[in-house]
Amino acid sequence: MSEIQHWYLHADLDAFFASVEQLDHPEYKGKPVIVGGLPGDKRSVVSTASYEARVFGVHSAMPTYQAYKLCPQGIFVHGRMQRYAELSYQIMSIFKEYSPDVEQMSIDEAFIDITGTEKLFGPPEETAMRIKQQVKQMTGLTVSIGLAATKYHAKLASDMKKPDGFYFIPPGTEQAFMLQLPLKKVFGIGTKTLENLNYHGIHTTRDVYEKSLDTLQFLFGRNTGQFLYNTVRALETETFSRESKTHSLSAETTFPCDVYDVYSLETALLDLCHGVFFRLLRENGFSKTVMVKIRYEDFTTVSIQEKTSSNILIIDTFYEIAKRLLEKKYDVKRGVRLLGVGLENILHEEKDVQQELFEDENKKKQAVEKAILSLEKKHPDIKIKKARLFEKQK
DNA sequence: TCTGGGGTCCTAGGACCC
DNA sequence: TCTGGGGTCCTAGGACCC
Repeated sequence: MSEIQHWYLHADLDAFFASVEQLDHPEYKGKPVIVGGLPGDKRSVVSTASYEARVFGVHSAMPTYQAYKLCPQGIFVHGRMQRYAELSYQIMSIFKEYSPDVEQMSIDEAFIDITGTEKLFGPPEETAMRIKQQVKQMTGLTVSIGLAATKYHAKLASDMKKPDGFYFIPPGTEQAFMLQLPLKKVFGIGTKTLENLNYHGIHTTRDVYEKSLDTLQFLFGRNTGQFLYNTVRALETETFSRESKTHSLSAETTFPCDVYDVYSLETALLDLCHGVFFRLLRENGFSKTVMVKIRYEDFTTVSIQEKTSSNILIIDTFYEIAKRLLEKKYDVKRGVRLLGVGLENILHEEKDVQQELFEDENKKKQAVEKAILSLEKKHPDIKIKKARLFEKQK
């Protein structure tokens, strides 16, 4: 009655967006490529920097102007999400040749459960190498792979030898691995928790290990304390085993300059509502909860949400609620830097039986919106929007 | 010339009920 | 003449991730 040995791969594409640009523009090869905003773009940040750009200290989430200061000779380009999605799909398909259980985590990474595939593909290490090779051969891109007996450790392993790396954490050595890992590399410890740990004199995973569960929970809260206690001991952290109960859709925009007038905010809000609502229709989702988010000039961020009694079926309703929430929350004296809107607690079946109560008028609008959606599907280049959104364009 | 956009999960505090 | 103690639901804010 031996337990079966689980094997997980975590595959992570190297500097994905920047690598795709180098692939599609051979003249960029070997050069610092910075995907995100262009140097002139106000309030933009770096999405991905190629390894050649990272040498200069450029990294993701860095303001573009700062990246430009560090690396003025860099090749700055806007992202081309469609192209990245296309390649991502191709690569995920390769992964699926090696396992029926591929869990895509984002556009550029996935877990591949290769438990029990030895008879088909050989030892796990060989499978990993074969996948790397096939991705390289079929797309020209490199992928770093981590191999371990749990998803959590496979995830940490894939980060060890980037780019084009492979790293294996043998079963039974997980705790030793954790105890040599720098604190800031621990998945789940971000800037704030790291600061907080340092503040309490904890600078290594070994330091965490030496604290009792009680102490950790007292200092960092029940949950974070338990997580810290478990993670350095390589105990189950459940980081990737929870399946999410709810789903949400949102859109937000940062204005080039702070906005002070309500009319401009409402126009932006309508545009955002439009985008979110059609994404909801596209996935046949239903939601009753509207959220509005405001970031003021000083970066303080507030949000407000409201749950309605029935599903939001047309954009007008969505926008009216969002507008009301904006009015309720918005402090008119302050400049607005960012405005966002979202639909939360999305379900994919109609649970609300009271549906039929909505009137003919709404049925018509709903039909129009579905028609627009199908039109947009056929002709992705045309965008049909409310007249107001065109007002300021000429 | 500070700090994107799209997500998920956790938590503290208040409302409300027994 | 001084106010317990659960439980649950909701909201807003925050941490973290890619």
